[in-house]
Amino acid sequence: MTTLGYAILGLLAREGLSGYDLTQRMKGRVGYFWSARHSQIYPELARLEDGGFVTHSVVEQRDRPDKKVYEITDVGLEALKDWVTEPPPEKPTRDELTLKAYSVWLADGEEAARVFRAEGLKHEEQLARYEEIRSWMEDEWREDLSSPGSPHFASYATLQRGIIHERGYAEWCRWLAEAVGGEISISGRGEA
Amino acid sequence: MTTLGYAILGLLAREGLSGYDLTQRMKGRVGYFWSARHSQIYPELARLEDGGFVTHSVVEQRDRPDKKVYEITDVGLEALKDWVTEPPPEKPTRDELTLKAYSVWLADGEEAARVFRAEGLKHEEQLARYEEIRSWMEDEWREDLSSPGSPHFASYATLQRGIIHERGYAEWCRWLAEAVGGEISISGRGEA
DNA sequence: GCACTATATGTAAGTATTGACATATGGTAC
DNA sequence: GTACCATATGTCAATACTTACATATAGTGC
Repeated sequence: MTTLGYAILGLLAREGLSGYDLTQRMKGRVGYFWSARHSQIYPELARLEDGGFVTHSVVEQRDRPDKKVYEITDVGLEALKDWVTEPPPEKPTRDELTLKAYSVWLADGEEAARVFRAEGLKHEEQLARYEEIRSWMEDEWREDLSSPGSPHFASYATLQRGIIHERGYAEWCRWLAEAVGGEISISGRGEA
Repeated sequence: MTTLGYAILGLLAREGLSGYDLTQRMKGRVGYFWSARHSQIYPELARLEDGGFVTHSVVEQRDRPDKKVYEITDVGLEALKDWVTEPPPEKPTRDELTLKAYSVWLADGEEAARVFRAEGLKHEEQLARYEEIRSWMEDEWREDLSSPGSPHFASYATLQRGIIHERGYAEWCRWLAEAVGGEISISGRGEA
């Protein structure tokens, strides 16, 4: 079973979904840290069904093309549950921006500062979006958030990871931009 | 040019290295966030040489097999410099542990807590190693660390990213382990 | 009617990465 | 001497993922 397979099972364990639905949820990697295109999802669904982890039924629709709604099976649920508590294999972190930082000594300071400031801003914006969702969850799901057996708790946990990630990334970008470029370019301030 | 190509150029911009040397540096992803096996590095070096970004000379050795030492060319240096200040393409973050967290509601709390505590510990250990290196850098490279034009500064910057990453990751693991399992299992303490 | 969009499902070719296979030199331990 | 390890350089098959190609339904705007 591939990691993508477990990602799909993780979504189907909560609700029945079509390949198209799964694709939408995997796009923005909202709430959880995996993503895939539809060209990877459809073949994977076929493999999952082959292995008996999911089943599908065709749902006819009036104003849209028919769809296949996939549901997780008991076998799938069991496999997913077991996978959760298996220690994950070490996979190398690859981060292109950090790799750029490794060669930043070659670049013009101002130009580099612009890049890292811009990236930092993106992460701050993502952080703000995540924090808004967190507030919403804390209002709407209050009781669930102290119940580790609830899917809402698990969604909150992955969001929490996202928040910590974005906060740290933004912090580093700001620090580095400051170190290589100094001066934030606001017209009317700074030298030259 | 691939990202791996720039990773290699980033190392060669600092010193001439053999394919074997590059492999060693790419293994532990020490100090910077990329990794590759020798089976990917050797063909990439050939492509880089084809494109005129690097050259190699054979160095004969007494007690070891001969080696090819690669050096970056002016063309390579220019390409690397330009790449540093190009905004990086958005690549989706894929994190298997966070994906597991998304389905943690299905698992036994104690079992899950063990997994996340163990992962948290790994990140704390990595953090400790990074912090030791940082201390060493701050002692040895004092002046360089305020010069963005120095390669030492760039190494320090990537290490700084590593520290922030590990700190945040460890924090999240501890939080989640606590939330799903409570109780740290020290014999003589806790219920059951 | 025509262009465009969202929904819906697929396939195929190419790139990136991993894991296994393959070979050679020269040192150390037994 | 032979087994094993570090050094050193490669290839190849398989997997994971992306990008592009391909098709169909039905609604909206012009």
